[in-house]
Amino acid sequence: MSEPRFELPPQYDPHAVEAALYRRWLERGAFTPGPPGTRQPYVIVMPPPNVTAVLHMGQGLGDVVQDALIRFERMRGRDALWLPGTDHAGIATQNVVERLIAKEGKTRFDLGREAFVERVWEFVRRTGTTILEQLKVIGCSSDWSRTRFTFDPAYSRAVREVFVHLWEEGLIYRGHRVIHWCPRCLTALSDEEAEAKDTDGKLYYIRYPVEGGPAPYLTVATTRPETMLGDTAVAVNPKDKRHARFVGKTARLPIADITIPILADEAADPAFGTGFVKVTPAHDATDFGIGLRHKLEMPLVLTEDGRMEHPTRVPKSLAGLDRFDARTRIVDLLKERGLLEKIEPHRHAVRHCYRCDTVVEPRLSDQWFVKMKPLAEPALAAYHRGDYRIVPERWTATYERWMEGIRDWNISRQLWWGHRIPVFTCTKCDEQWADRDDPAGCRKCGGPVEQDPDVLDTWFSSWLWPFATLGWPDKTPDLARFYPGHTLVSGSDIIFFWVARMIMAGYHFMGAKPFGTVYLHGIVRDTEHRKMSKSLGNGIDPLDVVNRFGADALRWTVVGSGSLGADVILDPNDLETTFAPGRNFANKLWNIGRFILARLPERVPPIDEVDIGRLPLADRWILMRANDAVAAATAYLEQFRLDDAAKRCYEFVWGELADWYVEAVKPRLAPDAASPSAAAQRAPAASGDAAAAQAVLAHCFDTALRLLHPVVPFITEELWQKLPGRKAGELLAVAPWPSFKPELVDTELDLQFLRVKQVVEEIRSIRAEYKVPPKTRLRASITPRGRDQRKVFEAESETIRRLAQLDELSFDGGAKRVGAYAVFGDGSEVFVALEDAIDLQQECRRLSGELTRLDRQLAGLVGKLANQQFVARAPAEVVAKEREKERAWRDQRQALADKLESLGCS
RNA sequence: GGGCGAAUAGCUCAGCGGUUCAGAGCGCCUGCCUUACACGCAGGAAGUCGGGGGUUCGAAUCCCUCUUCGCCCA
Repeated sequence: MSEPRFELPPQYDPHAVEAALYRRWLERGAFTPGPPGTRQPYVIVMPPPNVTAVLHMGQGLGDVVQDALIRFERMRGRDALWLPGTDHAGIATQNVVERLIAKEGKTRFDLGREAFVERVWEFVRRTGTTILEQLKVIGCSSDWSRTRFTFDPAYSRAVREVFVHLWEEGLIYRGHRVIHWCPRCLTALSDEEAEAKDTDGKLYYIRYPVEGGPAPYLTVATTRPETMLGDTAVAVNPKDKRHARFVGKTARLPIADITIPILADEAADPAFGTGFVKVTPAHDATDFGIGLRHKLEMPLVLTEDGRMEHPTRVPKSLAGLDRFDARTRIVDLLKERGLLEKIEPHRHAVRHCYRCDTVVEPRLSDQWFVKMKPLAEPALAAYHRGDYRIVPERWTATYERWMEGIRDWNISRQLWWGHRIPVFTCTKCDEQWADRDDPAGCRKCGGPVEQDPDVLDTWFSSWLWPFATLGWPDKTPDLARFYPGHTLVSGSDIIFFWVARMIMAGYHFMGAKPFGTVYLHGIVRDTEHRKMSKSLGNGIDPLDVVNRFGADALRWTVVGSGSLGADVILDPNDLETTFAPGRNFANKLWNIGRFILARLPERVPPIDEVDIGRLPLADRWILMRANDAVAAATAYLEQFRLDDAAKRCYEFVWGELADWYVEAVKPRLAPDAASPSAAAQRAPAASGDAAAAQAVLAHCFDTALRLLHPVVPFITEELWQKLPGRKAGELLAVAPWPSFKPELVDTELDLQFLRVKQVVEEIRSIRAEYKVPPKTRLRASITPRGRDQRKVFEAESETIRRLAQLDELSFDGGAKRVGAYAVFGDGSEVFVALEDAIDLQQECRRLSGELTRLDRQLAGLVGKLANQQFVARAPAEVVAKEREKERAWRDQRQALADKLESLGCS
């Protein structure tokens, strides 16, 4: 070979290549499925991030997983579609824009609904695709031509269709009940959106005087004393004998100074507090039930934004006070009046708004609900018959239990940003209906109509994602082609919010599952195992990582640091160390490429044209390892075990190709060996000549790049483009996945090369032991055991000499000379001549240490084989294996003992 | 209170019935700038596999229990 085809810098620079490569993929339309054809589709719909969001690590993890899967299937020849998009995210987006206008000193009420919504649209138009652009930076191969937004006109039509459809089926109803209310967002929340957090609170024991009762007062216990102003009863459990005497009497509610009945109700938990339960029907879901059963009044004593207010029950001194200030004040008042018995620390679950973390206030109101049981049942039945599955399987129980105990879904939100609820009411005749189009007047009497002011829960649009994105309710070609999809990758934190609901929607509206497999990945946490979050300041900005180490380093690290479904722990305080694995690997890959590419001629014969049977052992071995890597990586990816796939590729590239084959093959690629005259003297591809080595190297590297591409797309594409024989316009991103060749499997071959490796390692170890200077070349000799051993060692004697730094390698055992010995498991020996460098005592120590270790092992094994139980009960093949092992170890032991004796060690 | 999961080298994690399976990466120690890579090469040290009990011929690997941590649901 004359001049290298090109020069590559010694360090991989991701910035130099990533953006250009991504542009190239886009220009070639590599991410867009081709025209409909015979290829089988493979579809992933991307969990749509919020329009206002910026990429964070958790999302990054999910998207990298999806990208790896979609790239894998694309290379396998599937018609791969990864459908991207964003979610209008009602509460979150409204909050963001409200904060923006707050800077101008305004509230949304100052602007008015229409102007405010237009303001949000303006914001979304300006920044709504930020996160999608960020996904491009990390290499996501989504089909951007199909990008969807849950508030697009077409998508909105689907949402409306679904609402009306459910309405017509009688599955939507107006519910009057206590729901979760966020006093900051000023909207109702679903059960899922009100997250329970264990909180250290207090339990206040309050005395309510009893009028004409068996005692002057009774004591109730509550965690929310301020709600007492809304009490309309005190309840005791009918089975509670302690308090039975009180039932039917009247208590005087302190502060509000009114009388309330004492009644018996099953819902009162006798074990809680004193067994007397204050009943606040408008501010507690359980109490609401009691209120219904006993036809109690249900006064609201809190405003929508959580301040005390009621014309008669809230005294002037408390009116307008925030609920928590009111709590303090009321406790003080009670203390003053001697009505506070005690305060106990109390750990209990407190619901918080999932968007703003404000403590949720239970509140009686009217909301629209969806009856979920009819939707859940078919979806669950389909699950039980294996129509779709969840991995990791351990989520099954959680999913099933939630589906079985499913509760109706509060879908109305008192927001302005969202799909307006298409329910119309005639102000004249009270006719009420849901409509696909905005009616001009009442459908019954023609009178004026009013539309419901509320909007729908955002999740009420995203649960349609797998089909609304494909054009539903129209029967579009995309819908026919890409529904049902295949894999849904999601964080386990939205299994109920989104995943379960999508499944229900799929069966209900499409009559088929939305996807075959749900893959729930873990959560990204810091080293203290805290979920990464903006408020904790423990997040890692994926783009920062990309800037510093490259997208591939980011991808490699998140894929490699967690197995299927496991949480990923990353250290936000030490990005250098955290992302070192990815960066190091990318650099290694780069340099292997640098070496190989510089030594490949313009044309390299494909491996099929090489007579593999006539290649040297090392060549055949590495081809076999490549083949094995193909099988392993393919199998792992099919099982979503991305980390294992990555690790096997890593081992192949670094531990096998670079550490052994490249090192072994260097002399054959040296300039003189590859010169035309030298090559001409040999038959092409017949033995250890350069051409064969080049073909093998090119093939192995090409294979490695293909296998690695799903995980590290940029660097693999960049290097692959430089391989000889590339045709213009070819892309690794759409290149075929390597195929496994069963006929190449040869375990004996693997063992043969393993022996070669072991000899080298043993000699290196001896060199280190005796502190032989690195440049010193030694003489060594091997005494092979077994049938083919000598042939094997001889065939690779050049490799052994080179990698063990020998200037002479013989096979006579180097008898009677002074040096160090090692004995292998099969009894083969290696001798390293050390002349005066040898320290006989040290050598005796070393070898007898070995002998002791072997003796210990052997003793255990002998004991095992002497155990009748073992021989009788263990499978015959296990016993046979152990016997064979015993024989080999005895050989090894004997050889060691002989050596010790010959050295005169006592 | 109910359910699920985790506990393996200093750190992050594999392994989940059969001793050359106690592993990897990062970190650490000792040499090396050996014709691609010091983001590297070579050689090392390092864990009674959370505690206890049990099943089994055999357990990090299965069962029970305790402890600690995390998550979900009430």
